[in-house]
Amino acid sequence: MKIKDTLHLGHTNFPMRGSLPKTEPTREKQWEDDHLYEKRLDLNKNKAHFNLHDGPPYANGNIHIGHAMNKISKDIIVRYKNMTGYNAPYVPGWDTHGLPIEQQLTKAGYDRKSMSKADWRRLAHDYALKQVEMQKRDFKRLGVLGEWDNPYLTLNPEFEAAQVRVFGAMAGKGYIYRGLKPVYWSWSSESALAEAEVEYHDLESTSLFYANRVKDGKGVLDNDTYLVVWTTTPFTITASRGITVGPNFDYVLVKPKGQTSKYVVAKALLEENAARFGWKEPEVLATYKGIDLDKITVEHPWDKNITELVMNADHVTLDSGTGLVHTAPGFGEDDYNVGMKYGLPIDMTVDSKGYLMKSAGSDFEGKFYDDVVPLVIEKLKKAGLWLATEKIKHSYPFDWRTKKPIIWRAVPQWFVSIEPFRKEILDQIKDVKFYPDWGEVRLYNMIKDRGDWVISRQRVWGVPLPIFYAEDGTPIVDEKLIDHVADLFAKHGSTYWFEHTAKELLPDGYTNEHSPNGKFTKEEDIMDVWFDSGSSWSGVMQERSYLDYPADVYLEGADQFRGWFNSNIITSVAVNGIAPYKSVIAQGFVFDDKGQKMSKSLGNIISPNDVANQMGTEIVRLWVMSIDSSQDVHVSKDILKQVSESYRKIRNTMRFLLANTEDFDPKKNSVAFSDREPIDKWMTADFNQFIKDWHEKMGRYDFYDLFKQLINFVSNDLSAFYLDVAKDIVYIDEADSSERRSMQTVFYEISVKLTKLLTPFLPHTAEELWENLKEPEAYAYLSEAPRFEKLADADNLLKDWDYFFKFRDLVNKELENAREKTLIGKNAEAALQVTLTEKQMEVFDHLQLDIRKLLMVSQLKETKGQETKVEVTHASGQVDPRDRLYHDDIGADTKFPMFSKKNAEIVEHDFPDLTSEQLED
RNA sequence: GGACUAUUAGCUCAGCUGGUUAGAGCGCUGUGUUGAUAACGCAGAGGUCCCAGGUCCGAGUCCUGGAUGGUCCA
Repeated sequence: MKIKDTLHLGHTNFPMRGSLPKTEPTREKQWEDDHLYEKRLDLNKNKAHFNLHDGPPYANGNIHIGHAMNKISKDIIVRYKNMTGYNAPYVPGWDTHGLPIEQQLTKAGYDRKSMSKADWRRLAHDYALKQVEMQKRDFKRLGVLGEWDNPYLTLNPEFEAAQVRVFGAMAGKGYIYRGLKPVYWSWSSESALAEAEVEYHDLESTSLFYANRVKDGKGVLDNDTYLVVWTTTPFTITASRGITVGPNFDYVLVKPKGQTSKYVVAKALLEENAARFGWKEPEVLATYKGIDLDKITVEHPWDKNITELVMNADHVTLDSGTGLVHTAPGFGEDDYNVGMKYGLPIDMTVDSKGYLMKSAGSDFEGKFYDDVVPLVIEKLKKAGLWLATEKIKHSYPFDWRTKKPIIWRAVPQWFVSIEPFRKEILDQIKDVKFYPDWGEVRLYNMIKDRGDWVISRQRVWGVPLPIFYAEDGTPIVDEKLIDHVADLFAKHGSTYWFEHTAKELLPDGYTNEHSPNGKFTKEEDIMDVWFDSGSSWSGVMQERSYLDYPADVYLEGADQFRGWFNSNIITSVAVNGIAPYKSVIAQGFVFDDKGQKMSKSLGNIISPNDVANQMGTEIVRLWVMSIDSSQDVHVSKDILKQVSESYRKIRNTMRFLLANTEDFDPKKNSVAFSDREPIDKWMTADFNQFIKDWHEKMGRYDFYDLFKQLINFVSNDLSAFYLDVAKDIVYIDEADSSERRSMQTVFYEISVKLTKLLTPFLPHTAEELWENLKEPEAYAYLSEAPRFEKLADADNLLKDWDYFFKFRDLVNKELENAREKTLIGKNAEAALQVTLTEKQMEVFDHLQLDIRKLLMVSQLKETKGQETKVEVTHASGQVDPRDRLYHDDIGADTKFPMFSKKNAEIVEHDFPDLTSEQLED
């Protein structure tokens, strides 16, 4: 038998390295097979509810690190709540309608025009479900627990029905109205396009400069004055209803030599325009600011019945043209915005195929928009208003599929008017708790400033707008009818709308005064997907009996102030007058370590599932814990490497605790707090404080603060001090000595409690630890988180110990000096002569500290003095091969002459039959 | 251009109501151990606190302006 074997070195099956990529999936499967999620909730049946409502990711594409951060953060919170006295279900969701899915179908070679809307929707439906399955698999691989078998999908009939009812309720309150708004319009495919379906190419266009005769100069300009404008889209002059100027720009009133007319152009552009128009020596008669010209009116170039209004807006530039822009609110976004502000009508003069309509005037009716340039010029010349024609080459939007140019064109759209309940929303925002707190200001300002919500989309894959039209074209927006449609959707899904006629969708025997012949049509547009997810408080939280409305918390990226946080509170306040959430957590975005966006071309993409398969999901999770996610965060291979170092530190420290409680039976060997050794009392109190801080920080969702606390605790309190000192007791002492059991009690307590605290963050590792503990629950996750305990005099205890730690720093420095002088190697070779102040003496005595042991030196003498001093010499005597300390009494025991007296006694006690001859080095 | 936000050691982060030589962990360097060993201990070197003004006896911390980055709008 070796001397080493007389020690209690401890063993554990918990390996130093986790082989995480291999073991994690097995564990996840086990959780699923064992219904761990359900079991936990079952334990919490009668507890207070805590609802984190999942914001639905879009069901398209692989998950990225941002998704991982989001889902892991949620899982941490949900798991934590479930372990601290709450019933916290987690229902994951997906956003499954919308344009990107339609685009994917197109990319895959399907042609929307060659099939019915219903068939197209079936393809989209199947595609979405496949994406959901893929993403679900990847989310589960992150260790996230939830109701994966029964997630919420915005395409589910019950969700669609709830959404339609939300719409109905808003309609019932009169918040839904129809208006015109310009969109990208492709005449070649006869449809509206989204930004993503537009590509830009160079195009040569004809630009025109012409004059507008002043009608009412408001005392600033007289009737013989002309405002000079330019346009690159001559056909839109048919719908011109105003002229926009820049409020702070200087405009000059000029009279060219030999002319009686006066013209207004931007001062900065006078020279180039004078040259362009052939004006000779233009005389400047006056200068105005744009704002001075506000609300002056001019005549339409050829339609005397139309008066145009001069308006001010910031989109006007002095790059080119005249500084005055002809404005047709139906033909451009800027035009629309300024037109709305000034209350202009939105007149449309072009049909869906790009041909001018009767509203453009009889001369134009039936002509293709791009063919009317000569006619426009002719009319301008006839009116004496034409000034110049130029060809310009510019970047112009094209239909990505037909490769034909597109135009802006106002089409009928459905809107939610915000104004009637804006104040109510703002009041509700004040009652929501935001993390971080500036979220409140941000959401508040957004709601305060936002315009009405355009909810129609000229698309196919979405929830239909449940609106009918009577024979005379009157839209029928009726809550009762909408509820009827909702019932149909609940039963058949919303594709039903496209498979049936208006008549079939209406209740039997429905009549309307606007349809004397009983004929009806239905709206073909669908709802904005933000209305889908924006109704989730109803479609999920209200729909499912075990969830609550309003939810306790929403957690998403800060972009959702414009998105989901926004749409949810609008619909919720509109219908019920309350915010759908009590608190909101906003997170930043993920960039690489240089602050750059992740992109394929930069090669800096960190895919969560790659990391999971190479390093382990635990590393991703610990990364999430380590970052301040309330701001933008960074991730890279190097950062993850650093995180995995931290992981190893945590893992190894826990492993040490497990190994050294191998022979400890918590039921039989536990030592009560009051009976513990001084150092163990300190450790107990210190860890108890750790638990208190932990819960406080969790309450603020400060994960990164917890991470620091954890690493500091593990590195400093445990590894560098307590466990280091502990070795001389746990290894050396008699197996059942009270000192050793006292320490093991603390070891075991920390292993159990720290494992529990880690479970929300590192669930795989926690469960692996749990298998090596002696606790009754089958899973760490089925246990309850530890609580702060009242310990007698703990605060003073911790304060007093600070005297020792300061003293220890000093000793460590002196020992290091001695080491450098090769006076000693390890601490055990040292003997210390220390001078302590009276205060130190008093505190150390009071705490009953064995300073020699705590400093791990062989010998120590202390004297009292004015100031603290430490002197290091080499220890005297010989080394005891068992505890490796120097002793002056080696050989004192005749039975084991190689040992000191103390070690000989221990061996005799623990191994009564052993003789010295049986021992070897 | 607007709303909100960030910028402290190589990395991840602390620095409360302004007050002595700006901190932690990791990493790095050196070193000790070899009974936590692809582990553990000890020590050390790293910072013009984004820049420029200002207030103050005194500013990383307050004010003003600017630079750079981010999200969402326009």
